[in-house]
Amino acid sequence: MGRGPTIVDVARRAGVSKGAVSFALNDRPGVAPQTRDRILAAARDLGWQPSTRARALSRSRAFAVGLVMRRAPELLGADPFFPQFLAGVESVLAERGSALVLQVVGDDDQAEAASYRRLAGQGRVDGVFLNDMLVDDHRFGLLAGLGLPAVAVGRPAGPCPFPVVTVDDRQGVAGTVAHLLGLGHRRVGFVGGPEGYVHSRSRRAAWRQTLEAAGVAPGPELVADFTGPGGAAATRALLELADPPTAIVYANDAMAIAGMGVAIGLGLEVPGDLSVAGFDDVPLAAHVAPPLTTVRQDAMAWGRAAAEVLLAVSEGREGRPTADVELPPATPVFRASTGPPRPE
Amino acid sequence: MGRGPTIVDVARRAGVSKGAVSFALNDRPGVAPQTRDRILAAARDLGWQPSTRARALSRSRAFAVGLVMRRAPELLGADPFFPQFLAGVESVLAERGSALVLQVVGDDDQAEAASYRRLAGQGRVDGVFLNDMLVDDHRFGLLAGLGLPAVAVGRPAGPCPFPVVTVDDRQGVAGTVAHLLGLGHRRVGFVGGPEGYVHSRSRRAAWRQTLEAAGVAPGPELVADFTGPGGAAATRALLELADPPTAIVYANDAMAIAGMGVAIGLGLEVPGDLSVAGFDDVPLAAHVAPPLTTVRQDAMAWGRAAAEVLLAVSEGREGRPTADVELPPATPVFRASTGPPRPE
DNA sequence: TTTCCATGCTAAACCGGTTTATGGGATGGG
DNA sequence: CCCATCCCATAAACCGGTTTAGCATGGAAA
Repeated sequence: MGRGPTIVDVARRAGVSKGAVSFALNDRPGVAPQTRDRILAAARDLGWQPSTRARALSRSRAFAVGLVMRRAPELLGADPFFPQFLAGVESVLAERGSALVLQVVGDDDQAEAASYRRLAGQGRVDGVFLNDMLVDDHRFGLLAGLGLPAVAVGRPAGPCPFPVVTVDDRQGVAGTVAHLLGLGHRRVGFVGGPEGYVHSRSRRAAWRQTLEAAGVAPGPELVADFTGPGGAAATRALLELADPPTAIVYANDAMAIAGMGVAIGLGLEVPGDLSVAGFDDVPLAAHVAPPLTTVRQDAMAWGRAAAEVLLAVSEGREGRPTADVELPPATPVFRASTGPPRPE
Repeated sequence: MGRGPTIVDVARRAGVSKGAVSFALNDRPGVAPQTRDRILAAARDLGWQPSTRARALSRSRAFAVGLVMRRAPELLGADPFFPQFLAGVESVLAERGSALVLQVVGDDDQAEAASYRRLAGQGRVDGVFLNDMLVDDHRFGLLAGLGLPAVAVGRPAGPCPFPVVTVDDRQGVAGTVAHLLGLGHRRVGFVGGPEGYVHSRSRRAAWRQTLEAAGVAPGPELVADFTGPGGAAATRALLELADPPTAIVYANDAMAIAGMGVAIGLGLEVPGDLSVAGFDDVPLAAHVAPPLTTVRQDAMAWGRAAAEVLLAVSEGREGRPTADVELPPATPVFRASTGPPRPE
């Protein structure tokens, strides 16, 4: 089984006790420089790496953090945020010696709660990321009860017992809407995400407020589910209205691209007959026809920041609360899917 | 720190030794049914879950498996395979009490090797998934040397020391090409992935062989990089040829959708002037305009099967080799992006 | 009755690190 | 010259499970 060398082998080779090896490795005072070098050399020679299993037990730390993805599997594939966020997280964890434990659960309260309970109860992780913030987030209470440190990825709707790492998505949407207004649009519709999500709310609010601030009545709006089929259905419904919008802002790119597909399928021209804007800047957004106007956020940077904060809070002294982090806001990216409306 | 109850608390409450608790929990013989019930009741009352940290140390097992994603971060986001595969993996791991440790490294040999060395050396995982099989895969030797069990996700090019879980992607591509031939195409081009990948090769071989078997000369082909920009550039190049293809088969959907965008941007009609086919059936494929003909593979099933095999090989007796698994082949999905060529 | 064995449980060793209590040798001050 | 201090290093306890060796007990076989 564990065929690798252990700390005892290193100690023997360096002619010291295993305690000394431990001290040298974690460079604590109380080891003569010369001895320390000898120990490190022995460790290098043997190719020894301390067993995370043993360290985890004796230090009462997991040296790992968790991410529970609650998402229907088919939705997972469409979301570009997730993998990029992970990449950012990993870049920080790797250099700090922590690992990422990933759980994927379906869209199910029970399964999600059980997942957190396992992670905490079995001591698998030192903390967790809370993504996809909900308007009334039941996870806060659960995690607080479990005593599991966490970081909120995104602005919580209410008071939150954990540090928060946010990116303002409203400015991006506002910029897009302002752009459409500047092009001359006066009927700007909106296709949002499910009401339960905080980011669904904030993107919709940004759309509405920008229009109202400009003295333009908000166009028709619908709630969809962030998926292609959902966006397509919503688009069809909006275009069938007696007074259809000349532009539609979507809460994500998947719905926007599908919506564009519907419009084109109906023989409309984009952006001639309908301007379309998304959110996320998925890798394909720049390459569909026409290229999609959208909003870009730096998911990797978000992941890095969240990981920093989570490590701090899970290692840190209980007393000193970790400060929240506000990252640069998401910015609009204007492409050919938005243009002036056809003069009536 | 570890504020939860321990096995000693359970033992005390049930009035037995901690050995007895361990026996009862892992239902081993040698515990009277009545005693067993008493122990389990005590555990339930206290809400005790055995510490994975302690179990990992004493059993010399990590109760976790690893997945090292070697991928440029921006490419990660575009790949629908990855999250769906993860969902499948997780569904199996969760019920077997294992966790998934995810590492993300850039496209860098050194970083990748270091990642595997850490996972193995620190005893973080009991085995790893090997995805994106390479034509000459240096990971085989590395992992064999580390003594780390593994499962190959996809058909290796040469002899492989690990069990293999495959999905035949050639039939899907062959079906697509046959479909194009049936529609009357005689100049069918191909945009492939980097040569190093086995699946790049096999998809290209399927394209070529299907054409040759039908007595049609393979159309022009190019190597791209699986990204949207790469696919767009290759498409532009193919369309600028003196005798451009009437149909292009792409090795994935990202390149196909971007290629379609280029064609439409040039004023061509799809499929009138150019038929386009992809591979993967990303969630958006059905919703772009026109909907994309592609090849679907069941990534979740693949993940499930790979996880089953990996757990078997990492738990299993050394002697008995685990059998390879061949999943149902990928199947073509015909949509509106392919149609008869314009008569000359 | 004695022998034998199966059953049910306990005590203790063990996994491989970390950490605390302790000991020994050199140093320095009085 | 002796004792108080450091400085280094060691032995042993500890983290929380698993596993082995061994000890009662009771019933069946001889």
